[in-house]
Amino acid sequence: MIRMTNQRKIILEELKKLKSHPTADELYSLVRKRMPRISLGTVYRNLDVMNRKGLIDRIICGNGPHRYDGNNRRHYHVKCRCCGRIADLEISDFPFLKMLEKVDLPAGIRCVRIEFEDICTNCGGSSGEDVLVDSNLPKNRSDSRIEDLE
Amino acid sequence: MIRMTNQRKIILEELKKLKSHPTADELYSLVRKRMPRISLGTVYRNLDVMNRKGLIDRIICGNGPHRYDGNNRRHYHVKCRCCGRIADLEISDFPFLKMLEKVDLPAGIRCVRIEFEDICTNCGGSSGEDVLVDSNLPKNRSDSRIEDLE
DNA sequence: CTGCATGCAAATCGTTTGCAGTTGA
DNA sequence: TCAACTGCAAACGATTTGCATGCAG
Repeated sequence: MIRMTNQRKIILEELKKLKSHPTADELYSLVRKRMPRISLGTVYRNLDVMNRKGLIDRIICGNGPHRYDGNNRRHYHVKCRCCGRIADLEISDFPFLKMLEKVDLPAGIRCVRIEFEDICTNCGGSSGEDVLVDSNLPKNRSDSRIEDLE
Repeated sequence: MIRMTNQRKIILEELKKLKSHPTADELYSLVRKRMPRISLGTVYRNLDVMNRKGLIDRIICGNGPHRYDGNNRRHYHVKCRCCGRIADLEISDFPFLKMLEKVDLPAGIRCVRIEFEDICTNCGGSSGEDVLVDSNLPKNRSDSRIEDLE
């Protein structure tokens, strides 16, 4: 059904090799080591096809480039607010998550997109503070930007 | 503290006039009617500043351009999966939302970003079906794309 | 007066697309 | 065989930026 070209195979292999969630461009760099003449366009096209076929998953980041995940197991992600990098969510049994499994959404909403955020150690996150729920318009709570103005 | 230039004032006024959630470009068109020589760059710069200052809110859409909201009242949004347009969430007392008010996030997560989705009537949504929770990696549930391949 | 804000245009970034040649089922 | 795929390069849409000038405090 899905035609396994050499480039597609290599892209998939490289992605599955990783525990991280690379951008198209990061993956491009990796793949080029094994297949120097591959084009970035081909990487984008293949990531798109494989995402639609369900072989991999595109993670749509708030801003910044999309990221990709070759892991088939159902799991959640935590995104670094600062650098946009994504890690698998290790904790998996806190109340909020349990609740998600049995959400009852009213008519007029067909999906809730959930994105957990933190600041990774690389970016200087202390972790565990400033806990908040941000629904894209949380007045009187902190904004999703880290840097302060002036 | 925040310098109220003419362009800033007009941008803010036009945004607050709306019940919808325009993109920078849509707002630019509106503002230009009152101030024809304003530049798109100025609109972007001012939206950014006012967002950081908390005068307005930037709504980061999955993909597609950012949208802006001049409404100060705390509220939630529903995004159309198809056209990306955003509406205020009218229903406000279903269990999921109540739960959000008192979420207890474990250390290592400082924010949950919530984005409700539907397909607007304009785009042909029937509404109320296909209810799902999509955490950016929902295996065996429908993908966020509408169109099918081939 | 002074520094932040502006208009303008060019630049950037991530991603998509047109095209002519290639390849895997 | 032949549609699907490729490399390449140009196009794209959204946003940002450099610069010389303008204006609010």
